[in-house]
Amino acid sequence: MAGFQSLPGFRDFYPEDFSRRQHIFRTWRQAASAFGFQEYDAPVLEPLDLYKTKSGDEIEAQLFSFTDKGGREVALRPEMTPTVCRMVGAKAGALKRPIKWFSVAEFYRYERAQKGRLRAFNQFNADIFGEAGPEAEIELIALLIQCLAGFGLTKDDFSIRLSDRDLWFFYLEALGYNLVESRALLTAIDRYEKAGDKAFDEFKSSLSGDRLEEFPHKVQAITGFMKIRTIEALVEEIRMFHRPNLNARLDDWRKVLAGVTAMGLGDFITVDLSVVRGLAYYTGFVFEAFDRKGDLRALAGGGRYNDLVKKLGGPDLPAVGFAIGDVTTGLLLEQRGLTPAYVTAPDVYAVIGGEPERQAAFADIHALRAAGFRVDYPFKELAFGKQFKAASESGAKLALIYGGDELAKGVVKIRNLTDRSEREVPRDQVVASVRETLAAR
RNA sequence: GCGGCCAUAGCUCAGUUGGUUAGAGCACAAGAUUGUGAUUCUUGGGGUCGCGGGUUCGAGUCCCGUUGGCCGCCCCA
Repeated sequence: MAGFQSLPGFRDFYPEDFSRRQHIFRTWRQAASAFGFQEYDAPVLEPLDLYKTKSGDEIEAQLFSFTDKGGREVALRPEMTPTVCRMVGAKAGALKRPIKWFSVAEFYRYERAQKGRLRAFNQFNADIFGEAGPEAEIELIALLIQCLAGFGLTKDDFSIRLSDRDLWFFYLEALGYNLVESRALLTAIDRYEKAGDKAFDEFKSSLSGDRLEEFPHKVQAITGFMKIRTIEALVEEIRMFHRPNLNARLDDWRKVLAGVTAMGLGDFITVDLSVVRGLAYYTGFVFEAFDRKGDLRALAGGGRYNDLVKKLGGPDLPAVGFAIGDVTTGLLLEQRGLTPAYVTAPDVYAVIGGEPERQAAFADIHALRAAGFRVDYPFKELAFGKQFKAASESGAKLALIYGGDELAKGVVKIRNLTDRSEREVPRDQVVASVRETLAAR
């Protein structure tokens, strides 16, 4: 069709698409509610500086940003974290700890659309503020697992890769690197999965003399660290260094793994230090949810960001959070055949003889609707045969038949569309009879 | 921001070396059938062949541009 199209990377949600999206949202909300998280929402449009402060000036290239009519530099929200930090920071003194909040919202990023990545997408965000200990990680990782398991996905479908930026910094420090070097190395580590050994080339080119000579050894240690997949191997590796900060991190690792395992979710967790997450504001544990079999990008990601609330002008408040998107989740559900069938069936379909009967039918139709039943009927006068066909196709369980014969007797015929049985009930008992008939099924 | 592939009905697609009025299946609607749902049959609506330009006697078909989609790269909060 000629005319207007939706903008690139934006989606129309036709009823069937909408119902799929609702299924995803509903599952997330159910999980969050079971975990005692409270739902909030916030403006779609925010001051541009909110994002620049958090992520740096370069972020603007990937934002839907513009100057509003009042001359304000604004941006459509690309994520929830700065907003929720602002909200929590503003009222931190009055909020009962731990603060467990979640939201389901739409976000906008000015990027080229790709598989699993659009310009407008929805995310579930969950965050815990005010808890510095690994108890917050346990709670959030368990919630993340439930946000996926709630669809029927199992440990064979996805896993949570757990890593730790602090552990990396302490480890790189133990290898003799300062903070600036460690940051550069983490960037290389982030790329390693895709680029292989070449990921370290840039860092290597900044070295000379002894430091260059010893670098292959260090790379070996670093890539070895990335390949660790069990807590035992991690303990073994770290023991050699005898450093208190490394050992302290290990205590937290044990607590997280023990907690998640005690919840029966141990099989979902993989130790995987190759996960470091792109942006640098994470301060401790980081984790991502991955499709186990497939080629999909990360399903969800999160971690601890203890400095961000303060950086955005709030109090010093520790925080952990994660986000999970609807696009990749939807693709995964599709691949696994876990998309629910689209059903719009009413409970009752009214079959109406003609105009005189229609008035009587309307009275009952509305009484049934007001009583909470889903009721449909044809707008136009149709042959009975057509109406029964329509009733059947609608998926209704019952047909109510308003014919001249029935009304003359003061009754309505209830036809069970499944077993094709029929019975007549008095007009004044229609609601009760429908309730009883539906309950009997 | 860079590169590759693609675009014909609501959907899936066919359309010959460029040649008359662009087709099929599915879906949708009506009828056969004025008190009971299947199947079947008949019929119908729906297309500026994504858009714009060019080549040609003639373009869905060839060329250029553009928009959109898909897939990589960059990035991924």
